[in-house]
Amino acid sequence: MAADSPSKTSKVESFMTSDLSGELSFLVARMRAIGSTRANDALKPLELKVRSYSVLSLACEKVPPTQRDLADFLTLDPSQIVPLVDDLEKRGLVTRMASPTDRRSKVVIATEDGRNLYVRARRVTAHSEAETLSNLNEEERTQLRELLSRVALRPF
Amino acid sequence: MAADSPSKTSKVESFMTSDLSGELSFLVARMRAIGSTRANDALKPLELKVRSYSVLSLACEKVPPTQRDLADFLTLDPSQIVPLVDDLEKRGLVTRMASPTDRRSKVVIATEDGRNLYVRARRVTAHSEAETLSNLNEEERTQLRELLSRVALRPF
DNA sequence: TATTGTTATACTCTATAACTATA
DNA sequence: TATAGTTATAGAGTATAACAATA
Repeated sequence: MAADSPSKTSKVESFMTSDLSGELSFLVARMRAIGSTRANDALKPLELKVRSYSVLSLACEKVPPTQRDLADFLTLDPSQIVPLVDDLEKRGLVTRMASPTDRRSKVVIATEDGRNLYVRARRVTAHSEAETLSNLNEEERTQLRELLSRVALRPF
Repeated sequence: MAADSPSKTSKVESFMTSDLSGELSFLVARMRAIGSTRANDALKPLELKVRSYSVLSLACEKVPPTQRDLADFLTLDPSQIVPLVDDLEKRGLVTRMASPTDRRSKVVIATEDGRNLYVRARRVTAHSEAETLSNLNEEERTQLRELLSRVALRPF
């Protein structure tokens, strides 16, 4: 994004009191532009993006997800999950295991290499997140995460 | 997005306690998927999207923006602003005015029609936002907006 | 020289429909 | 008949470079 390389501080302040600045969809869009650009940059050395990192993270859970679970939880179409898992699988970070109970489903589960990479990646995203939230103190960060969870983390 | 038509409530809950659920980039991505899908749907009868609505909104401000201002504030590339303003201008909702002080710049200013449409659109987005935030009480909504502003509304 | 708006281009992301194999 | 994964494809969104006009 060419718009934000050299910190265009100037006019942003002029519109901080605009009607738009109070609107959720705008704030979330801007927050996402800031946060996911930073997170993707930080993850680049590990050859991960927020998307693939999210898949890897869920594949590390005790009860690993099916591809359908991944699609639902990440609010992606099932067809978008395929190339994400393909990539991680080619790199030996996850494997597709046929579900014992339903042979249509494939459970995506992290390998040992995948788990090791995840540990490193998690440190990276934590650091990137801390930078994004640098204006907020610890209590405010918790509060923001809690409020976002209440809104975003529910079936829709 | 096919993933969210019939409310896949099932496994979302299973992963609500996952590591990922605590991560900002994931929460923001999910929040945006929910909120901007809903806002875009709500704006569709007015033939607006969150993007074009945002441009129209800023064009209604007392001190209207140049295209460069729009790019900076909306975190879009200047080349993405062009077709957005083109569309609104063709529909008679905004006009490009050459800046008196800098003839390179074009100020984007809403017409009377544009202002009237904006008033209607603002009601629509307010209602859509209320639906998105239905889990939160009034105090929590203010709190969330305030925290998001502190993070998102700053030059980067 | 640097910046604004613009065009062109390539790339990623998103959405839809259809197919297969299972249930 | 319905669902999980997959493939293909078209559309929207994003990023980059280059150009003309102006500063």
